[in-house]
Amino acid sequence: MASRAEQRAETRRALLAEGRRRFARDGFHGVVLEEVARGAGVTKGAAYHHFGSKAGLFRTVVEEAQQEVADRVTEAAGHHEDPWKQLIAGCRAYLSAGSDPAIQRIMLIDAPTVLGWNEWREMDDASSAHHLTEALETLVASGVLAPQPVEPLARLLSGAMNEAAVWLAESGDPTSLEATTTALERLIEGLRR
Amino acid sequence: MASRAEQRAETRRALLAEGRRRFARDGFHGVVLEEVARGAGVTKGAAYHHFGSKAGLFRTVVEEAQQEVADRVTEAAGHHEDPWKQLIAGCRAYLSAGSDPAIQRIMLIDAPTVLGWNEWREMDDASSAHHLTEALETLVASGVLAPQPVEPLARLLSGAMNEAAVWLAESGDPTSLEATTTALERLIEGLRR
DNA sequence: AATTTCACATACCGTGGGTATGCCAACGGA
DNA sequence: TCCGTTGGCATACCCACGGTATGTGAAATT
Repeated sequence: MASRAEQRAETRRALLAEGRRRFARDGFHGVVLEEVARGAGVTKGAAYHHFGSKAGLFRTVVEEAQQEVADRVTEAAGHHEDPWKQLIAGCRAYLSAGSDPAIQRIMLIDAPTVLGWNEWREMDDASSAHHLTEALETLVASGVLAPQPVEPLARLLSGAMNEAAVWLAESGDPTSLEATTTALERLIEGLRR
Repeated sequence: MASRAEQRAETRRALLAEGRRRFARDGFHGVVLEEVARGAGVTKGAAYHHFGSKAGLFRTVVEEAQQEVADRVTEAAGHHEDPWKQLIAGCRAYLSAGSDPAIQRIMLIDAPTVLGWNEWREMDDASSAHHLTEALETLVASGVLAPQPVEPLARLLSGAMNEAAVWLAESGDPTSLEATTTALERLIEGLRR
């Protein structure tokens, strides 16, 4: 038989995977925890043992998803040296990642209500929004952007991209991604001096 | 005794008022429909008779709130003749209205999850977002803004303002409203040619 | 080999949204 | 003014589902 640690890890993995699939498909309140457990080959007891509550499982799924998005953004930005190009590439990657229906249903629609807006914001800050602020600060420091408070601007841009991501996923039109990216770049471009 | 139509209208009014108070304070899922009814001086039966479901009551509350916000935006824009000033004034009014905690909890946090993002978007379009698109089209037509697809831009700005509104209400800092408005104006200003 | 630990399974409870039905006062025609 | 009808609710009930308390057996520890 497998060791206990292995078994535990495997159960946790299975619960997270099945939870993610269902949360993405049916939304938090459309998901029945017992069915998630059955899909993972265990019972509710296992889920409560690992995550404490339905919201606890959901929180972990959100953390995973946010981490993936942050990775994609960082990776895209890493392909460039110029901070300006890094910003644009990062925004592109964020929009592209967010237009995955699974990602956006979980991260952008349900998460704020289920976890509370404050906790959601902290998690968002800790992953991708933080990078955005940093990028903007670099650009202000190097004089590419006019001196200005960065925080409000970062929140505006973050909100713009979040909403755009949901809109893209919902519209389904693949050409919209280009149009939205272009509009976003135009917006940021306007800040240059 | 009051006529049936009057009584009906009064019950409906009371349910909506109490529902709005509670939805704003406790969030959709924190609200118990029976308590809403009790607060309105009736029972659950009345609520189901009028609105069909808890979500139905919530939907009507959202419609009311959106209408109020739209009115405030239209009123603010009406004080100006210049389309550009109208846009700025409208955005200001929207941010200001959205920073009311009751408005934003209902309209911006719970509504997308409870009603579904698509329905929420349609309602938003029908009220305030529609005005934004119109204003932008006017500005493009008159040459103040560079020719460009207006729809993606409107969604970006709409999302930016929605997130900013929640952020403002949550932060509680009154000077943030100024900072955010300034940042937003700078963003739009950058689109001028 | 005995004991402890712990990762789950099982059985159960309470809350709350939704529904089916009953009641009684307002309406509307004769 | 009587009487049937309508409809705006109240009452009683159902049951899905999140959460909890407790049991169990195999792995880990001694």
